[in-house]
Amino acid sequence: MGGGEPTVHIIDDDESLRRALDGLFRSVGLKARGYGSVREFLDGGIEDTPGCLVLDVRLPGLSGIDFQSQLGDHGIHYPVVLMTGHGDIPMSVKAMKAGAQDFLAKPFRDQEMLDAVAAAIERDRQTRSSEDGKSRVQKLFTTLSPREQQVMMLVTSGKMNKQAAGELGISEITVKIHRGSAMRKMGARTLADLVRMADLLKSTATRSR
Amino acid sequence: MGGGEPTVHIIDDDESLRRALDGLFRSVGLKARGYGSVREFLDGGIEDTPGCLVLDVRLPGLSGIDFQSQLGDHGIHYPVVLMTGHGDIPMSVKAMKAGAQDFLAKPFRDQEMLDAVAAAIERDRQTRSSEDGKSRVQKLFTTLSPREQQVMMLVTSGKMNKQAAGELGISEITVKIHRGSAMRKMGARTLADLVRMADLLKSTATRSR
DNA sequence: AGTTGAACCACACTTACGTATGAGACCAGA
DNA sequence: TCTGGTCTCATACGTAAGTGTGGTTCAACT
Repeated sequence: MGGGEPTVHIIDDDESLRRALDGLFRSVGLKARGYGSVREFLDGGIEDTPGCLVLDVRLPGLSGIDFQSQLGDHGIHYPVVLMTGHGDIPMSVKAMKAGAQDFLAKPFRDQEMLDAVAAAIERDRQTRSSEDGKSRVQKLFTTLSPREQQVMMLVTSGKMNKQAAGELGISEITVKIHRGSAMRKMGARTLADLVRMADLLKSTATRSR
Repeated sequence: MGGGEPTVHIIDDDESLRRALDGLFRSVGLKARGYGSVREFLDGGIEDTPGCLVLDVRLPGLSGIDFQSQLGDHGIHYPVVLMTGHGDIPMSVKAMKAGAQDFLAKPFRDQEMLDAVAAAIERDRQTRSSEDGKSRVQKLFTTLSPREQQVMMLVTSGKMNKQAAGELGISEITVKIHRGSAMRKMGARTLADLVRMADLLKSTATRSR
């Protein structure tokens, strides 16, 4: 899941520019793929491989900036490098506030683009490795039975077994059993591990997506 | 510590602009203070009150952008709103990447500035409340004796008392004593609390500043 | 010289944790 | 119908945690 070499996805309606960028990225050993429009990119089927997006601000159908803000809705979390031929400061500021990795005004030097893309890919790598840990824990959590999940949340919030038992209206011994199997299923060797996993779960549950 | 109403610190060598901004901020009930240069601001003595900075990119002595990147060295963590009369896209992108709250090209509308400053102050408020928790825990941690600190880190990493004892070359009973006083001094009612405090300490210790 | 705080340890006791054994009830899917 | 998972509980045993009492040593400060 999510393996492979990083790929740069270039979306621009100007085919000559696409080819030039494609060549540029390949010249430094990066995989690259070009698309003439957002539609074409989305239809291409998103593989879950590391990489980043390089977008023109002005695109047929949908602007690069609008698309950038909608990425989340499409389940895409690639860092974005924006390019523009006719941009202004407010536009660049808006894009950066929206979380763009970089914003390049044409004409730009090859090296600027390569630096931006390298940083974007590195950021994606970081995001992925931390997301991997979270989703691993989340996946494990779903394998717990409802009771086990409840008990896990109670004990990691500092409740003693007997307190958790009281809250759930069951006996302490039953809590111990659920607690034990929760630990085993989550792969937590100690309570400290379990607390950290629970915090991870809470942090992702609260996050706005 | 850190109380009071938020203050907008305006640094610009153009006094007429300073006065205009000062009036603008006061008109919406914000405290404001003007400075003709970075020097003047720094010499003014930094009070630890909530607020933000409004800087011109071009300043006598030191540019606003350079100053922004040095804020940390001065122990200042205010969000920064940058203004410029002669800016370009690369400059704005650089500023945003450096963590600026906003970047306004002159001329801007009053409302744009007010929105930017309001967002900056809100961000400062958030940062402060989370930093308060951290520094509270850090302060408590320093009240622990060296042994108590060591024991706390060991037990929160999942070690049993006897394992911690082994690592420290002391007896288990002594570990229990240190552990107990660490809990009491840190104000942790349960091990789960202590684990979270320890994680907070680790996260701030690792952070580059 | 006296006090204080830190670190160390032993003995003893209570409480909590963790697991094993055994068992009954329920429900859904093969 | 039988199997398997979930949830429930009791009894029991061994281990770990947490606290209290009492005591020693050492360095630092008064």
